[in-house]
Amino acid sequence: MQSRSVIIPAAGPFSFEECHWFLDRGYDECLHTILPGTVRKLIPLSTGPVLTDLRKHPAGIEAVILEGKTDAATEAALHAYVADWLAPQHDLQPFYDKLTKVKALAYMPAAYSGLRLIGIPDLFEALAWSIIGQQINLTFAYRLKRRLVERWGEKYMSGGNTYHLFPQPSAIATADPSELRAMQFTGRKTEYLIGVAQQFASGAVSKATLLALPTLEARRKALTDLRGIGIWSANYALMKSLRDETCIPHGDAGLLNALLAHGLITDKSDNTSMEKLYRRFKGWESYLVVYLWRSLAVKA
DNA sequence: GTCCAGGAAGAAA
DNA sequence: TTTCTTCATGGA
Repeated sequence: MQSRSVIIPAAGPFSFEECHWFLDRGYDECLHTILPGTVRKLIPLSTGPVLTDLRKHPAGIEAVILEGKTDAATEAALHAYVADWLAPQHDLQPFYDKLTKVKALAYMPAAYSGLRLIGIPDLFEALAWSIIGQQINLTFAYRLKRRLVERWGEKYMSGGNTYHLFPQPSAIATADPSELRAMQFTGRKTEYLIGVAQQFASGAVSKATLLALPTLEARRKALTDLRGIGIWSANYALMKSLRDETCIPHGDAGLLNALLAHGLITDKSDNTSMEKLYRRFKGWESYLVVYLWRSLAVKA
């Protein structure tokens, strides 16, 4: 049986290894599998899910379809998905030029060369993940996510392994709250998750309804109007799912720690210095956040 | 035992 | 409008 591969070309500095590293980081991720030089993921497409291996390619990324349809429409959808997820086509050189001009950050273009903003194409997943991750450590957050996914996400078997998709809003909307509580979701996380799922399941909110709004501010408000979605989560979702590169999850614990570690702020309420820094990265604010988050981890 | 984690909502000041 | 308080649990 022949496998089909799709090449997603990169523009400017791009490193598959950096993306691979970010997608690993040692956490118990349940929506993709890390193999040497490869990221394997069951990818939801409009034409049906495809189990795909992503690898480095001289031109950018090679996506090999292991299972699922291989018609032209599927290949086009896969190309679009990977472009939306890892953005290899997005040239970062203008951002690197800005980094170079800030002494404390000038090392970053070389140290993290080619790292892209790794997105979460599914808006519901991005919001659910932000709710799960509120005020708990990431290790525990990944454990909660796995329980949610394994209980309510669609399953596909292949080669003796089980692969999951993130649950549909309709599945969470009708979930029994006590079941979530038993999985160690707090009462509030349970309420928030089911409430947001209901909004998506009814069609009141979706990526499309958000994109149809005229301004960024209107999108931010539509998100914060959801119970459980505050300003941090709204900006996180805009950045990770809609790929709005001007959004900053203000107050983020990791972000503040990184700013402190680089001597860019004097304390966690030094808003003056923060605003000054963000102004220098106009249009690339989200990338600044991504690279500061990257700096929190020691490269293996 | 202590402190904090990729926060949010509601109450109080 | 800004600043507590509560929620709720695991990891270091």
